[in-house]
Amino acid sequence: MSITETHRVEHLDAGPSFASTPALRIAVVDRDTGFGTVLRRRAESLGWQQRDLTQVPAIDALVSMRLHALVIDPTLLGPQWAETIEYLRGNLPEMAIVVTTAPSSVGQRVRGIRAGADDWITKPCHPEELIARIESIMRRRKPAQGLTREPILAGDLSIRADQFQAFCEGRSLDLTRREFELLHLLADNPGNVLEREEIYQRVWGFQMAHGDRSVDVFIRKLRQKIALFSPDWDYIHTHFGVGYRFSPELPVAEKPASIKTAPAKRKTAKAGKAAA
Amino acid sequence: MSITETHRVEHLDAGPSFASTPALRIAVVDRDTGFGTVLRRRAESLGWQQRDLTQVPAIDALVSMRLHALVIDPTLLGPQWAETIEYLRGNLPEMAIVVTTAPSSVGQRVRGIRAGADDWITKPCHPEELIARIESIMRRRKPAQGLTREPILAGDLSIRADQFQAFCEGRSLDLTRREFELLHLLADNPGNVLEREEIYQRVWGFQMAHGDRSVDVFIRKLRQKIALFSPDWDYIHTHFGVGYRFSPELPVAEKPASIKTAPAKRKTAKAGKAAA
DNA sequence: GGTGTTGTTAACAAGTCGTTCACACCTACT
DNA sequence: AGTAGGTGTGAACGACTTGTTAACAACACC
Repeated sequence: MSITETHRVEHLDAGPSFASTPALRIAVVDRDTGFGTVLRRRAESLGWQQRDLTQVPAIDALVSMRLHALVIDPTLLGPQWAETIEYLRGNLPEMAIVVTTAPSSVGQRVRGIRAGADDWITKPCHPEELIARIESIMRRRKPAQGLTREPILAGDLSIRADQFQAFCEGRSLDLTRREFELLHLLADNPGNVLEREEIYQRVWGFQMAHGDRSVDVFIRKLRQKIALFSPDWDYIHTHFGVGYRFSPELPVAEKPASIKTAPAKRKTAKAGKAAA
Repeated sequence: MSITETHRVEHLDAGPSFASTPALRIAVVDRDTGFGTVLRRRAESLGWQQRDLTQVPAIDALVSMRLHALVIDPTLLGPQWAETIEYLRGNLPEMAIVVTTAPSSVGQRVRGIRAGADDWITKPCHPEELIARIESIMRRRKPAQGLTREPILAGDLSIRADQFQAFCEGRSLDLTRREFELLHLLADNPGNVLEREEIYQRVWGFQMAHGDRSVDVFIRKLRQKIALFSPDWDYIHTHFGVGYRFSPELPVAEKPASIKTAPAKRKTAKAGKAAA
């Protein structure tokens, strides 16, 4: 079932795992309480809240219920059922309206859907299908904005996904897109060591070729640009043979006790450079 | 809290004024061309464009078709039909996917809907119902995130959604519809960088085909028209590799050559560049 | 049917950025 | 300590992105 093993670069931060619909509030309007009972069992196992009604409440009451979806049998609405649906749709444009009926004619279904129903299901109907259809309707209003674009604060930096840019005291670090994505990925997993392979796969989007040094080069560019604005912190730490770890730290004074991972003085490298 | 704003903003896509669905592009993938023929009669009378196919095209081809809806019989997709639907949904999140089959099991329907189908209709099916259901799905599409209808003041410009036009000191910039919608979108997210893909999707309503330069061309037209009336401001800023950002700024012409490109770094020492 | 407007597509020019290479330096291990 | 391989650094080339223009197609209006 491994359709895509692309680790999404998104959603790295908090979100609980299930991508399915979070928790919905629904109401079932029907004479037959049996169907409501069966549905409730499944709905509540999903964390949904269900309310069983025997008639359609007034608009004000409906509004205060803040329903995500209303499941309704139009026979309860009398001859003006279509107008009622139209009225509901007009006043609660965000709420899903799902009609469930005994076998009906094409004309009725078309009329109901045109009046504003989001779906029309013929009873008897399996609860699971009803739930799936409600989820499908709910899904339609999500996908516009997917990413969590929360600013990340680390040391003197603020990393803003909505700007594709990092800032230090309000000044832009002037990162390119790849540089930013790399920093964003690292900063989204503070304290974690990320292997080069994983970094490459999640930022570049495909598998790293053997001997590819792109990650190293970009780490260097990042360190350089960051140091221009925030030289007092160490943000990106190298783990030899493994990868890199993001963690804003104020460099400690030389301590012999400090173990290997701390790359104490790298500045000496610059000294001998002039000859070249 | 979905009920706060009762006034829905007509999504930019097309729609002149009538509440019913404007003109949709749909494709029917089926072995039985008869159904497509019957449907076409009705669809074209509504001004819809219909395309009959006997197999699912590649994603690139689908993208360039800019379909609003795809009507498909999963028996054409082979045993991996659910995965295919999932794939389509992932790559064309805005396109409606309507499945039409011979009588099916609850399990199949749930699977298909969970995989991303917006509706599952059992054949034989009346064309009118199919059309009504597609319209219903399309109706759901808009609320994603409406733009403000309040006038936006930015620099010397005032952008009025109620007039579909922008003004500078009372004079109309004479923007076309698309030009205005692009400007409106940008100006409604001041300071934020919007990716081309997102811009295209929200202004044009479709997923951007690879290599499409429409956004760039319209950005240029916008800049040109704006500069005619308000040459002292920079409104639209390019973010290389990402997209555009709206933010009225007075250019810093006074600075001789210091802060413009890359400040203070010898990076400017690029070979032939400095001479110019 | 003609005309003007609007949107799309193609092509070229000008820049920018990403990859690669070479080499210096460092770590870990024998 | 010596060595092999991993990492830091700088520069150059090439691929890609963007600006710009113009021709073309689609559409509404007269």
